[in-house]
Amino acid sequence: MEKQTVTIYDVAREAGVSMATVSRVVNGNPNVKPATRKKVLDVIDRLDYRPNAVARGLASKKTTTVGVIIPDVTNIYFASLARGIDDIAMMYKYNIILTNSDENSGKEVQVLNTLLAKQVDGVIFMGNNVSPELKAEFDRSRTPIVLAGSVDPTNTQPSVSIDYKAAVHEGVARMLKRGYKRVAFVSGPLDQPINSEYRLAGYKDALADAGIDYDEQLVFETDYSYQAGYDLQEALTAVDATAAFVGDDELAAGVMNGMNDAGISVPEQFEILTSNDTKLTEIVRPKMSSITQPLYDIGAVAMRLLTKLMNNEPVENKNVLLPYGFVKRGSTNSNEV
Amino acid sequence: MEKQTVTIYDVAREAGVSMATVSRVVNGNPNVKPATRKKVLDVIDRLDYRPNAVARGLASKKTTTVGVIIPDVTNIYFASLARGIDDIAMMYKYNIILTNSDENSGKEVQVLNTLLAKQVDGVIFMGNNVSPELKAEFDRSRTPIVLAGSVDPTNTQPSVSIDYKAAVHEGVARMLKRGYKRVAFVSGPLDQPINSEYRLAGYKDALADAGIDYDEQLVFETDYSYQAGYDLQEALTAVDATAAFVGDDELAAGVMNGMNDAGISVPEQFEILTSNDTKLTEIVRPKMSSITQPLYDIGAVAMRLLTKLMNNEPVENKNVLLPYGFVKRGSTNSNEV
DNA sequence: TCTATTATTGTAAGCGTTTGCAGATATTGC
DNA sequence: GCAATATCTGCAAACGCTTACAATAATAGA
Repeated sequence: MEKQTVTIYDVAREAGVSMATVSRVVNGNPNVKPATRKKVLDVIDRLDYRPNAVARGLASKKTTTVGVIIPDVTNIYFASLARGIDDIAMMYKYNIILTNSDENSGKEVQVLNTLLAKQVDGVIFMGNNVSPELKAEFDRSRTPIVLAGSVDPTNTQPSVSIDYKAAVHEGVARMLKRGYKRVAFVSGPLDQPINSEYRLAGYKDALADAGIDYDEQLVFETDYSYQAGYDLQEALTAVDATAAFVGDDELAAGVMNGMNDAGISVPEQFEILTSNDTKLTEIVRPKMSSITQPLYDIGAVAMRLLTKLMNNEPVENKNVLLPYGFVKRGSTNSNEV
Repeated sequence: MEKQTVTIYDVAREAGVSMATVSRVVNGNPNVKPATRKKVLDVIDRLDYRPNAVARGLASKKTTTVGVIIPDVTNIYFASLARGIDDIAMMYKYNIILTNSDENSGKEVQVLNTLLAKQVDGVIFMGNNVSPELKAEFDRSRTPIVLAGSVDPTNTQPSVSIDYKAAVHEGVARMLKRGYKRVAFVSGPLDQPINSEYRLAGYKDALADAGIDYDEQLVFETDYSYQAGYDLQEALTAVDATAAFVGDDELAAGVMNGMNDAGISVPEQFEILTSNDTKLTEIVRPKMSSITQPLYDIGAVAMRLLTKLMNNEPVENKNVLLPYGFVKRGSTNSNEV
């Protein structure tokens, strides 16, 4: 007794109208006489009719779903962006197909293709490295794709992020101004442009401004995990670093705890400035000073931008930079400013 | 010059076969002569043909996508489950439509309906409270729905979780055994069965076992936020609580930091046992002792269970309970065990 | 009252695949 | 060399809905 699914045809028959009319009322088309509309609505209600979105997608060539490629949902930074994305998506009646990529280029390409095969109306990509193959896929796709919290050095893809280079530049400059000479730069993989071409570049700029020579020994390249940061303590003290700019909060929490556990107290003996201002910065002790960035908004704005692109609305600026700032918390000393 | 999408028909024409044959090779149907298969494959490659999943979904009545309802991706506990879900889903060639519900019953019902309208092949629900309305939707749906890390007291819905009641019972018993008389119970909303019918019940059982009277003053009902926990300090000390079992890690971190910041040091003057063993427990200082539960696996097993349900495979046990355990870390004193 | 308009509604052709059935080929056994 | 089987292929009908375009009904103007 498999309950038969009720189709638009059933509704039409019951209501004594054509399916075109039913379709119209379902889609809020105004060209329907109020009386007719009510009649149809009643039948829909009675039959508990639910339009089949797949059929609708086939016929209209719109699925009202967008794909979201995320490195790892478990990473609070990306999860925060994802939340912004989903909220706005919902607001515009879109759903999100979420897939983890682990920043694996092959997987990213593959996932993008299945997303496109599913006819998503658009996609939002989060990831710190747009590989050439991926870039190629982006280019040949007619589906709008926007980057969120990520950068593509070629600046050819719509994106929403902050000015990473300037932010790091300013953040490091502040530490330098406070007298720290040995400020380490610890980040994720340097083959990711966001780390090499933006953050590291900003770091170098700050150094240059302060007239300090760039010392490669102070640059630490690791993965984004807490443990990786934690394990950095020895190496950090070995090169006499007395402060560090860290490219990720979880990573930063790791180096902070690693230092503290080794008896090098933060911030007294070692300052730390982290990058993402996730809630982790508040939970950890001492709390971490950080570059601030509107995480939720990056996602939200990216999604909003995507809606415009999907509707072929004109977009003034395809590469939006949201404002960043700084919060001074416990992992940094309170000298001037 | 809108690039025309290439359809199965184009491939058929080019390859000089019928679309049925193309369909067969695309779907790996073995009834195709190798030579024909190769010919088709070549054309597919040359034309860069990508099957339209929507059309496929309409025709086959399968979308290979499952819906996932999550309270909030930003919550590390649920995000961890989600990761397990997505990995297994991907392994079985499914995609995930992820939507945040904020544990809002109305939103949950609404979201479930749009998911079903999109013809997902199954759904995984995370949330601590299955409202009657939602339950009703579950019941009338022919689409399999499994609960992950969540419980439905009626035990009528397939689910994967741990035995919350037993875990809390044991955890609190351990604290009691160490001599704590005033163990507080702090959790999220008590109108959520997981808190009232499971955790609180376990707490009461432990009390009973130890011959200690249940004191309602020791029960704290809040929301799951860090801040809520942080703000609990005064109330907690007001009732002379000397330890607490907390139902959520972020909440627990809040309680711990609140106490510590108020000069009540954990664990010397106040013990804390938390529930979810997320990475937060390791990042915080002191680290938090916790009930351990296989977060990733709960999601993974739930998804695996769902695949079976979607394929009408027989399932021995529709309500799987995964094992839990305990880790002693810094927020708890190291007395016997 | 009659015609020109405008508001409603119906017709039917897709949308791109899957699939049951039937026809066409190729194999195998004698 | 021929019938009986086993393999391959092609046909064409769905799948459930959207949407030009055509048809019909309602309303307005003269």
